[in-house]
Amino acid sequence: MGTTKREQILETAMRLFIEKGIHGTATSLIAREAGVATGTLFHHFASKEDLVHALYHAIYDSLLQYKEAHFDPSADLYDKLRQQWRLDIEWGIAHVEEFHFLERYSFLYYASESAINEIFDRFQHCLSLFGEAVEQKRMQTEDIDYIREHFIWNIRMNIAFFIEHPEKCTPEAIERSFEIYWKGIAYES
Amino acid sequence: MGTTKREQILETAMRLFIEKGIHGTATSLIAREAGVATGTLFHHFASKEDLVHALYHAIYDSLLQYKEAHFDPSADLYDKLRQQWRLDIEWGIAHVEEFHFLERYSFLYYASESAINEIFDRFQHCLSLFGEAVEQKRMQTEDIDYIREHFIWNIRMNIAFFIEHPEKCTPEAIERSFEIYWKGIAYES
DNA sequence: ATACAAACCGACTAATCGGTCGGGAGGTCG
DNA sequence: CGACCTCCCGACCGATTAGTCGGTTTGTAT
Repeated sequence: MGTTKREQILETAMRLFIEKGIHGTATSLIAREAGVATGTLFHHFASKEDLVHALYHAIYDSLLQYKEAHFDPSADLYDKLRQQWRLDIEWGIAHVEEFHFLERYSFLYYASESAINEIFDRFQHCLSLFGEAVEQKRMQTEDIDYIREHFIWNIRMNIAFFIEHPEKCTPEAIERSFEIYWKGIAYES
Repeated sequence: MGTTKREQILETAMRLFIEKGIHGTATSLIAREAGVATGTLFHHFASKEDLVHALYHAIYDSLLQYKEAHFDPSADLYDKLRQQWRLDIEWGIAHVEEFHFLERYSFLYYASESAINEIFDRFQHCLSLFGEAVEQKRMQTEDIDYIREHFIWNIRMNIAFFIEHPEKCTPEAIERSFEIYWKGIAYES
C-alpha cells in the first residue's frame, strides 16, 4: 500500500471499483477500507467524480511514463512497433489492477475533456507509427483507423491472456504474440 | 419497443445500463422511462439483480439463436470458422446495444452460475472447432486457450470497429477481416 | 354474469448514498 | 508564546435507493 493517505485512498478505490463497479462502491466504504475517515477522502478529492478522474490520470500517467522511459526511438519502423507492443504488455502484466480498471471503465464519460486531450497527445507519438507504416506500404490495408484499433485490441487481448495464464508469460511468448499480430496485418509476410 | 411491458422494461434497462451503468441506473428510472410503475417492474423481476440476469440471458439467447439458425455444419473446418466469424459480426452490428451491454458488463459477477454453464454449453459447439484445428495442425500454436481468446477478441474488435464506422461495413470488409485474422494465426498462409 | 388470477399501479419505507461541518492534532512561522 | 496552516476525524444531513404493500384493472374460463 502507498505511504500517504492519498495513495491509500487511490489504491483502495481502484480495487473496489474493479470489484463492485464505480457506482457500486460507496465513498464511505472506500474510506473505511483505506483506513481513513470520510472527511479525509473529501479533503484530498473534491468529489467522488474527482477521485475517479485522479485515478484515471494516475494510471495513464503510469503507462505513458513507463513507455516513454523505455522506448528507443532509434530503430526502424518494424522494431518501433515491436517495442510499443512489448512495452504495453510489460506494463499491463506488471499493473494488473490498473489494466483491469482501464478495461472496464475507459469507455466512460468520466474522464474530463482536457485530461483526455492531454493523454491523447502523449499517445500521438505511438499512433503516428501507423501513418508511417501505411506510407511505406507495409500494411495490408490503408485504413489507419482499422490498423490502430486492430493493434490496440490485440495488445489488450494479449495482456488479458498473460494475466490469466501467468505461467505462459515469457519474453519469447510476447515476441511470438507480436509475430502473430504482424503476420496478419503486414503486407507480404 | 417491445410489445409487452416486460419487454419494454428489458429494453429500457439495457439502454440505461449502457448509458449510466448498472449501479448508476435507479429501478425507479427504468420504470418511469419504460412507462410502467415500479410495482410492475418488481412484479416481473424479483429484484434488480434478477432483471440484470434476465437481460444477460435474453441477449446471449438472441446471439446463440441467430448463430444456430444460420450455421451450416456441412462445411470444412476453414469454412466453419469463417462462418462463425461472419455470424458473430453480423449479429453484433445488428444488435448494437446488446453488444455494448455484453462488452461492458459480461465480466461482472452478475450472471448466475447455472446461466453461465448453460450458455457455455451452447458455445461448446463453436469452441470445439479450435480443438479440431489444432489436431489438423492448421494453427500457429497448439495453445487452444490462446487460439480461442485470440478469435473472440478479434471478433469483438471488428464488431466494435464496424459499429463505429458503419460506412465501412460491407460483406467484403467482413471477409477481409477474417482473412487478416486467419493469416496471423493459421499455419503457413 | 360471476369468479379468480395475473398484471398493474404508485404512495410509502428503511437503509444507504455523496457530501458537509465544526473541531482536534501537529508542524512552522513571527 | 500565539497565529496560522495542512491534515485528519466522524457525527451528521438532505437526497436517493431498492423494494413493499394494499388496492385496482384486465383477461379468461365457466
